[in-house]
Amino acid sequence: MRRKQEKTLLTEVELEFMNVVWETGGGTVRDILAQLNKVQERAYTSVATVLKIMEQKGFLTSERAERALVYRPAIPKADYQKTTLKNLSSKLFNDTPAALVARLVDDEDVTNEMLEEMRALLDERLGDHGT
Amino acid sequence: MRRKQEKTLLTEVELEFMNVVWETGGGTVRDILAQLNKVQERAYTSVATVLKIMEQKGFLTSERAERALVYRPAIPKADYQKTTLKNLSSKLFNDTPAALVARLVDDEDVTNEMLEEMRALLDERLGDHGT
DNA sequence: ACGGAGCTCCTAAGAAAATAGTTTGCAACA
DNA sequence: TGTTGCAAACTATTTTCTTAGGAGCTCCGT
Repeated sequence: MRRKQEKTLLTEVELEFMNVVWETGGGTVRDILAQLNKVQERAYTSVATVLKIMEQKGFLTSERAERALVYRPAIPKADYQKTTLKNLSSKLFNDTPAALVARLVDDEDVTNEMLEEMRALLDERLGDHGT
Repeated sequence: MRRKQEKTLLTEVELEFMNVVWETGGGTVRDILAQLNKVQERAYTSVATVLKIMEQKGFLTSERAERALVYRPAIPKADYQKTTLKNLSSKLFNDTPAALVARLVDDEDVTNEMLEEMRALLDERLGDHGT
């Protein structure tokens, strides 16, 4: 039996759904289905089922408008990103976020521009670098 | 039916196993079991089963020593870290690694020391910042 | 009032993941 | 040589994930 997931993390498919909800701000099953089907065909009921589960897990809220449920994100994307990074950091980087950055840095696909951007972020948070 | 996993990513339990193998360099089922059981009891056969699967997926190699199989990592941890970060970046950060760093940076639990360390890594890769 | 359209809810089937029991094989030794 | 002990292989069971069908409710048009 699988260990009881603390339900902090989304599954693969849930994440795909959540990305749509975050981007669009949410909507009815039909709205979300329309977005998702741009990438991959799915039955209406499949989407409805997953959304319901996501609500149970606390990732979405729902509210009835007209006849349909309108789903909205229960947590901001930034929060989830943070949770995920923390999880990854603990599971794969020995709770050392710097090790994570180290890996990013030695990826050839990451351009200098991106690296500059990262450094700017750090500078901003740390205060002036040069002095 | 679940979408065919490209088998590039480890499952939760597999990752836990892999971490032991990376740390210790590998060993027999019994060796690995001993390490794992420090955290959580598991049956010998459970561990043996997962290790075999991991070998099939290409994460481990095995070789017979005496009578037992000795498992060793087939890929370095750094490689897997990179793969994982790339995956995370694409799935949750719009393929923008800087966005990922942005999230790291505004985590209160990350100390200034860690941030300095990250900046040092970037400086090293980018060349001198101040001049 | 009735039928269809559209929606949610319930349920289930099938794959993958996770755990572990059973069987088999072999080697050491009494 | 027969038994024991340990290891891998095979098989089984349970849970979770993913997808989807179908029942049933509600509203609208006729």
